[in-house]
Amino acid sequence: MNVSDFAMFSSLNKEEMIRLNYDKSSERWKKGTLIYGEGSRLNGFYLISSGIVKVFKMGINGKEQIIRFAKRGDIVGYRSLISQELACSSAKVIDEAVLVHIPYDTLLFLIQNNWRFSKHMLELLCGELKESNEYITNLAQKSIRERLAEKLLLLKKDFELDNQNTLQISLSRIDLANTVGTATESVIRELMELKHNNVIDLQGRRIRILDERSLRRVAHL
Amino acid sequence: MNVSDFAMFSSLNKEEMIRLNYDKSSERWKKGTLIYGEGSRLNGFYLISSGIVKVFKMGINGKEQIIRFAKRGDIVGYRSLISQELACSSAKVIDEAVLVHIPYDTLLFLIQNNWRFSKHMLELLCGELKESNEYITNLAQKSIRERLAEKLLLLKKDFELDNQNTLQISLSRIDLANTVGTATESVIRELMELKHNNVIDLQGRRIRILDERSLRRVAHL
DNA sequence: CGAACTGTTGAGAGGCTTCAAGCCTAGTGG
DNA sequence: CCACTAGGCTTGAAGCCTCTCAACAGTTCG
Repeated sequence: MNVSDFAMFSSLNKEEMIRLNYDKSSERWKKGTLIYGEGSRLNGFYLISSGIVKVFKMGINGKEQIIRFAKRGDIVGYRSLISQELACSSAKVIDEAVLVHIPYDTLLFLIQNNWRFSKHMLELLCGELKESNEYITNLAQKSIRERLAEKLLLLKKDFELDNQNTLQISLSRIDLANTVGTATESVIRELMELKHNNVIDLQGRRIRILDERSLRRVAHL
Repeated sequence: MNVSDFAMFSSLNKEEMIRLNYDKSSERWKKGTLIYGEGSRLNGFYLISSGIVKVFKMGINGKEQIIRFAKRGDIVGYRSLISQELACSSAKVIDEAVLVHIPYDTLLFLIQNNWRFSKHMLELLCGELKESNEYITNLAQKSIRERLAEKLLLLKKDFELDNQNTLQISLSRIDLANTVGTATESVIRELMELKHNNVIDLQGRRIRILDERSLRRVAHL
């Protein structure tokens, strides 16, 4: 596991890279494992080397609201770390993952010594904030169907399709519902609707995108 | 107008402060003026010295989704500036304001030369991201009534009450609806409901909070 | 193999939006 | 200075979207 492969560390010089490699630690995590929970104190953040992680918040009646899915190259747990407060979200492995743990002191060291790294972090946060704000607008103004269609397109962008146009992320209906922000039953009904209109095809958790143009139209994009 | 009053510049040394003071420019903005619009290119960000600014995105049918209200000490326009992309939100004055414009080059200079400033910016972004994520959970899971109650409490935290418990921000019903993420009529009905239950009192746009405990209960906090 | 969880479908209820109509307020122009 | 207009505010009614509850089939895993 060599961290120099990752874009977020591309600005580090040799010395910084040596320190990072010394401080970090990699570990394999099984599907379903909680990486950290709301209210816990983190002593570092996690870089995802492989696998998929969901970041979510607990809402009413223990219903999860999924904030984002993180994949290779993404980091999780850095928000509360930088703020030096307790985690206000949880992270769970949904696809067997290898995570690189990077201690707080190392993060601080990099921020203090390498402005390019800081700028990278700033840009990363700005990107996340942009997506969050867009999602707020969608939640407030779009119907379930529109949101689902848009989310499928976003998942396509982030996780891509295989050669049969199948989304390369496997989500339970429950997780999909908690991403779109609706009830499981509603997401199922809308998926069926899209299937009957030949926009997508379903085989269990495999979602094939048959007609991206239609999907885009449904999403109002 | 002396920028050294503001927390976000507390880490600057004398030399940096001189440069900042040289580069910046203050201006008075009338109520209703658009500071920047979605899709525009910014060449700096704005620090709010006085007044109130709303940051919003255009959604379906030109319906605004208000992301946040910014007041003295807050900054707007920095997200797209740091990302060096076109603005993906708009900002409009809703209470006569004095804004300090700080050019991109100055921002970059500070990021490159003062890690404490960068850290400040990182923490600021983390705070905004946290609020955005909490709002996503609320939008997805709470009713209009709950969201309205919570928003009133948040407005109280940010803009405080006068000695008669009146919220020190004057919002149109439309803006309030676009903040909560609902129709104007709905927000009016819920406000009336709260008034009839003696939780709040209304006199035009003035909102008096009579029973914060009840409000907190309604908001499920 | 059973338990626990996920997925699916139907029915009913209710929260919220939309439309419509009227009132009120503030700002404008004659 | 006042009528006028545009936009904000309010209320009612109708109807749809979405949630919840319930029941059951399918699946996974110890």
